[in-house]
Amino acid sequence: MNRAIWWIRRDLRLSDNQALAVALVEAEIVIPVFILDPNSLDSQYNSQQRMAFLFEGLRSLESDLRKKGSNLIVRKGNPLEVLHILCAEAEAEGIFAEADVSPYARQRDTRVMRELPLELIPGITLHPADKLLKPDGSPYSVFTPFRRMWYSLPFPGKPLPAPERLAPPPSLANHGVPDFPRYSYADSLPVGEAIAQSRLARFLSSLIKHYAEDRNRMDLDHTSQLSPYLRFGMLSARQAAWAAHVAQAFERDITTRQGADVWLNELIWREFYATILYHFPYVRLTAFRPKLRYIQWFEDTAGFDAWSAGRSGYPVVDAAMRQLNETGWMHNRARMITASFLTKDLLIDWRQGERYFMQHLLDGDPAANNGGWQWIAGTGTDAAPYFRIFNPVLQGKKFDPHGIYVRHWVPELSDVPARFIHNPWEMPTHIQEKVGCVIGKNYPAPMVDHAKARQRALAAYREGAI
DNA sequence: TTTTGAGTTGTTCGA
DNA sequence: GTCGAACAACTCAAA
Repeated sequence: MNRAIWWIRRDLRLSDNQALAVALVEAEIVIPVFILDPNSLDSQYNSQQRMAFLFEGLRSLESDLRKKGSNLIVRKGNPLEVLHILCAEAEAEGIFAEADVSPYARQRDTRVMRELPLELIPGITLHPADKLLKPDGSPYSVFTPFRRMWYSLPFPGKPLPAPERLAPPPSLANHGVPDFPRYSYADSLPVGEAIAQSRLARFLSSLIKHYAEDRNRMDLDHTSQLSPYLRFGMLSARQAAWAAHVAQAFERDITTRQGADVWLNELIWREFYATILYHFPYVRLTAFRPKLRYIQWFEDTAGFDAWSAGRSGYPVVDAAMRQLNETGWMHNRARMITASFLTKDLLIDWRQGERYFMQHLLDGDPAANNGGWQWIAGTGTDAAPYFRIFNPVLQGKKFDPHGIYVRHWVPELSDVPARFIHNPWEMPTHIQEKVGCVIGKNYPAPMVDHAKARQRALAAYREGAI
């Protein structure tokens, strides 16, 4: 065919882009298009800063496309209508896009496919979600067998290089990338494919060595912090997994190999939850496990507000929520601790936490976020047993042993002695006054007593399970 | 079809 | 301080 549209959604990259690669094989002129879809942008699950991250990423992609001789066409509106118009204007005979797994995306794409020549190409995960099945054809719902099967599959090829040159697209009306909202986190999480690739290289050359041992430490920066880039495809899952795969096989240093192993495992979790959402789209609405759909959650607006604002009185929980609110990212261990606190200590519906995370995380991904929340709440696939309730004081002592993470995000506690940093309410009054942290005045008293809250949660889960 | 072994990330209690 | 058991039963995957 002569002209085709490359419909960009969450694959903001030129390297290892299989949808783009197929389009380039099929058509002489490929027109890169992004559609600003009000359904997505105005969703209650969207985040202003994630949207800003996306727009900044589009600007970066636009500049990369121009260097290759092409351009980026941005249009606004219902995707089906926009694509109808664009196909007519550009005389495009085909549309190529990376397949997605979320219920909204699949419904949208199905509608487009009924009327227009849309071809979906895998890429959001290494192995397409509809292919990751048990021998009997049904989907997995337990991680370990899923992983075994994943490992038994051949690695799906090396990542593709970016195309050398692109043919200039025809002249078309262009809405351009919006200027608002402004992106606020460029210092900690700068945007673009080149940045994503260099961060992957940095992770592989130094941080991955510590990954197996220290990835749970909230006070250390030994995680990859690549999730926002994977979220928008500035880095492909295959590029990430390929790097881990190569390190596993050829790296001499054993701790680096172990790090690669553990990190690849995390990437397989990402594949697992994408597959779960694909096969069980109802998990966005209700518990994966039917037996846990009847837990009596509290309607506790004040409690939810204290949790979300980082005013729970538990230092680790507050540090984590403030990290999220101030940077759009949260350490993985901290996600588990805060989620456990909301669902178990406060007995607030996991869906409220899921939505809050989606409203604030730059990497907010429907599949991974839902999978994580349901896992913590005990309602999900292969979920934590209901009696597995995180103790925020112990978690703090284990994974932020010196209180560095807490002090960084909760400055009220910066002068609290190390032995009280995770339980400041136990400080004798004279010390509270001396270090300028009077509980109830400078820093909140714990909003619940964890030991009692734990008993309450155990009872509620016992009663709620049918 | 039936059976068997296993299942990300924790905590508390009592010996 | 350290260790193992209990916390519950269930469902899944695979033989």
